[in-house]
Amino acid sequence: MSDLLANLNTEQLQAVTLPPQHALILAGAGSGKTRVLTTRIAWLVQSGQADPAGILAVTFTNKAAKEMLARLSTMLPVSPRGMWIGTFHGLANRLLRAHHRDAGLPQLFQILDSADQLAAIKRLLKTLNVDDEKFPPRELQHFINGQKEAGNRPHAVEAWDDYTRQRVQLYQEYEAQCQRESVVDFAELLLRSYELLERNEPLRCHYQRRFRHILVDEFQDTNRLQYRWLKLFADEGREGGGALFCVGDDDQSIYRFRGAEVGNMRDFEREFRVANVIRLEQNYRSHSNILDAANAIIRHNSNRLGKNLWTDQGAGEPIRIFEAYSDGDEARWIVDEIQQLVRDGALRSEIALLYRSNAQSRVLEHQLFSAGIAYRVYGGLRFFERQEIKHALAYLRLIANADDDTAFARVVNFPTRGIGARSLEVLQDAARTYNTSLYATVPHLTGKPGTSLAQFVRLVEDLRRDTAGLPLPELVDHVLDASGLRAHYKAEKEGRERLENLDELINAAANFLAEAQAQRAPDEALPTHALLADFLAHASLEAGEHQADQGADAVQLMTVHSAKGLEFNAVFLSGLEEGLFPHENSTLESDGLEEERRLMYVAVTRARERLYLSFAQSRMLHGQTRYNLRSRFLEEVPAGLTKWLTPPKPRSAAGGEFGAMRGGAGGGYLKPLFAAQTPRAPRPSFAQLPNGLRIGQAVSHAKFGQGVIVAAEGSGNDAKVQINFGPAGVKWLLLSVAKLEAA
DNA sequence: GACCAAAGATATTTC
DNA sequence: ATCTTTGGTC
Repeated sequence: MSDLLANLNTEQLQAVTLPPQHALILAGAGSGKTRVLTTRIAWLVQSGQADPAGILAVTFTNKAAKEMLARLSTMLPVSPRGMWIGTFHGLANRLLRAHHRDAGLPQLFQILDSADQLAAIKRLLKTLNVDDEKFPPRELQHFINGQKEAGNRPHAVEAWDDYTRQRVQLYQEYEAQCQRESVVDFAELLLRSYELLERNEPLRCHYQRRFRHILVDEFQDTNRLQYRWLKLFADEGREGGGALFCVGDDDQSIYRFRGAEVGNMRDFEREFRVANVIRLEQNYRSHSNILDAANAIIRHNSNRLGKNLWTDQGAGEPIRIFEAYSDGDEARWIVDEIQQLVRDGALRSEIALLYRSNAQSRVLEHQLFSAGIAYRVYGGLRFFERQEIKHALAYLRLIANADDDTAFARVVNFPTRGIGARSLEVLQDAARTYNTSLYATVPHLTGKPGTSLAQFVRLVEDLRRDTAGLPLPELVDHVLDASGLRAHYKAEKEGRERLENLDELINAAANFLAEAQAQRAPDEALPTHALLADFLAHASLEAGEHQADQGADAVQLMTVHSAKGLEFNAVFLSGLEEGLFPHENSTLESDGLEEERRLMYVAVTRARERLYLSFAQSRMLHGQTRYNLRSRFLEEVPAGLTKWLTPPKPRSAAGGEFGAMRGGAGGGYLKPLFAAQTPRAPRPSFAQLPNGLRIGQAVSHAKFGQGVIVAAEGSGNDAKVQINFGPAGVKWLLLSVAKLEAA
């Protein structure tokens, strides 16, 4: 036990050993948040204050849940198995499986991921003959999820206008469709399990008595429904219930777009009259230059709960800043720098390349690939989201639950078996008439479309029969063959990688089976199709955190969002340009800029020793070259903490003089702007610009302020230039009229 | 109904 | 740039 508490600082120790009352731990980046959480659990169990079965711990990512489990098993002599540790969605799923009858669901209900949900909505609109231009599926999806996260069933939505009333109508239809098909989307997992406990008092009391300690990680990212969900288990003064131990950092709240409410922290403090608020302010991760920069940046935000991070690790190295001509130059420079770091003995896996949006990874990947540096990209298209995997899963889903229309529609004609759009339309109409799933409707059909459909139904039934006794991996293997998927991809020219992925799916099934067996008594039988349902839930909830080459020493690429909670010796943060980071869309939302700044704060605090910030004068985005000012966040880093690797210029001067090579050696990757244009698509006939004006040139205008020339046309008196004035907008100006000054 | 080509829409972050 | 939808042809 003394081992457990050794090396904790005063505040950490205080937090870990708090009496079983509600507590809010405001934990800054790198302050040992996860450590406090896990140590608390271990301490509660070890000191006999809590039974493992009395612990409910909630995280946001599967990664975090796994790490917590791993740490606990090294801290505790007993296995942490009796505890409920997982993500909100994972735990909700567990509740619904255990009480599926009370929740009004069949045991083998399926989970729709966002893409499945979108497909289901599109299908719904089609069946109802609703104009999808008037009701864009994505927008409708957002609306439905938003309502669910607010805890609203259709009847509870306040609709003041026709448009909303119609959307509510569609929401209702969507629900009916899901119920008919026995499928549940992400938000539904939470809402359904919330309603289950809220309405079923005996059940609620059971869990309230059981979970004496509810521990929540990343509390600042909870949405309204998740907070209410937690409250169900907690003692709010009247009835019995567990103690809520919430750990969070309001400065790292970066998921507002998905409904996160930082306000939950204040509400929690107030509603539960939390007496124990502890601040963890000592940072053990970063050198003080990095930390000071982060503090300076976040200080520009208002409405913070307030805290001041410090470290005793010394200043460390200055933050390196690099200005590139183009995104390609930026990537080349990053790769050069990485090679230098590796030569100096750095581990590749301790180097992270962070960016604001996934699309930015392409250029970086390209350069890493050419340089032969091992790298690994997180996020983007994940394993279980790949087309071929989704197809395979759809067959598996039909085995587990034939009423899953999303799965049915996905593979009924894939590989093609002569069932086209027309036949499906007939089938959907009939399904609507009989109020049955597509699958169950097939026998009702007569005539020509009936026969090929009936064959498909027979195929699924054969699959179900033939796989009944098989172990999970063999079941998957059989389905890949019998469905014709393997043959289809074998025949396809580009199909090799897809075939490999399908084989990988068998591996994933084998791993899943092994894990499931490890958690059960050796002689306990595992009913194949129940296990299959578990596997499918796993696929939907985890989407595959690329376990393949996890151990490999590879450079880590990811968005800033997915970097939260991680740390690296060296961090490259690229694309620090206005419009990209902060993202242009963020300026439209209230508090959007502050959220971007929190994101910046998260990015900076990932670095332990070395931090690189870079930006490019021009960047290919959405097929167009754009010229942006460097990010305002760069200006918020105190000059004393930084070292410019390229000559620093005033912010307005995003571009240098035409063709200027930057001074100093090693500038080989710095090409003049025009060379950065791809030879394949040369800009036709650039206008002759006087006075050395050029695309990318920074200029200033008496009325519009600072800007950058982004395009030009015409010549002589008609010569016009297009200038991006940032906040003042993008304007075409006649050179003969406008008074422009090179800035 | 299958298949291919061309036009058209759409591009932030994720459980 | 990329994915999706649409249109035309066999």
